[in-house]
Amino acid sequence: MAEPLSPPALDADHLLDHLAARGYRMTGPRRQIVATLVERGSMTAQELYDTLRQAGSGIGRATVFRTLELLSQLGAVERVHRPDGCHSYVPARPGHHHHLICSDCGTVLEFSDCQLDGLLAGLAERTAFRIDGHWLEVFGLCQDCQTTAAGQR
Amino acid sequence: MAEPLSPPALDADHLLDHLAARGYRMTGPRRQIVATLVERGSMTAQELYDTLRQAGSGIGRATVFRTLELLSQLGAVERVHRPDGCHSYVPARPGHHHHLICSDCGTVLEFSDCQLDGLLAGLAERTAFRIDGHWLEVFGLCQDCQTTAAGQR
DNA sequence: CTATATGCAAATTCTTTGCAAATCG
DNA sequence: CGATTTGCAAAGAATTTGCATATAG
Repeated sequence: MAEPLSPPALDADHLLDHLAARGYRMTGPRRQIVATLVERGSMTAQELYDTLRQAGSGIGRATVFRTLELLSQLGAVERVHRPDGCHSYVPARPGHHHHLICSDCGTVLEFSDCQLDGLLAGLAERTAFRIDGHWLEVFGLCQDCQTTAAGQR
Repeated sequence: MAEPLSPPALDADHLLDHLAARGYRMTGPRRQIVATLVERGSMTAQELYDTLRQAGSGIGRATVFRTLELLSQLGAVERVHRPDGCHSYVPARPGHHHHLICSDCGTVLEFSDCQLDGLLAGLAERTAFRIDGHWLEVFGLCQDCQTTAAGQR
């Protein structure tokens, strides 16, 4: 029943391929954004901006937002939503999948066997909705953060 | 397999009971917000503000946000997220459930049989995460909006 | 009465836009 | 070179905060 779990990122180069594949340019800021995102696993636009600036990059806020939007459209990254309402971005793998997110450190794992087909078919039948998509995110604490949290008390 | 589907709202009075139950005051603005939300099914904070102002209410923006936050904490309303990133609020029923949302008109239906227990248990085992919660939203077009959309073309 | 709740206006935070300058191919 | 991309600064949303006033209980 279980499919293999994998860290969401392949590598930065693989994500950057999406740009070349559609004729977009390979620029310094885009490399920086992708590299940082792959390294961290998941970040908000603001975190990305702050991190890069602190690392000495001269990147602008607008570029961060524009690049994240472009990469989302290309399917290279995905937006995930936290219950508190903040939007993070994670490197994307191809195909249908969902995220298991550590509420503490932001680590993201992907899984693809959401087992919802039966449920969705039943819903469609009962409600007469035409179901176009769904959105599943699972929250918890990763092993490291469980240990850390325990140690803090 | 299918449990009954229900419109998310009971009635305004029932939702307002959450306030009394915890010692909060029953005020005009709170009544207006709850009544409007029950009537419409789902609205953003801004839509709520605009609607009430147009209806002649002297309510302030801050009150709308503060009230929605309070009602969320009390479990009287819930925040739902749209794929476009906007936050709406819906009257809440007790217990575990998820939402089926019409992407067009915003109609919200609830369902409670998410059938994810097996999946979550498997994930916990494979990942060593301590799983605390999950979040499932289903998007589609309700019957009315399917008809309307078809008619427009 | 008195603590709670409100409305307003200003302050924040988050995101987008306009545009001249920089840069990838 | 020439079109795309960038950084900046300013504009716009969305949301929060401070505080004097209004009001539920």
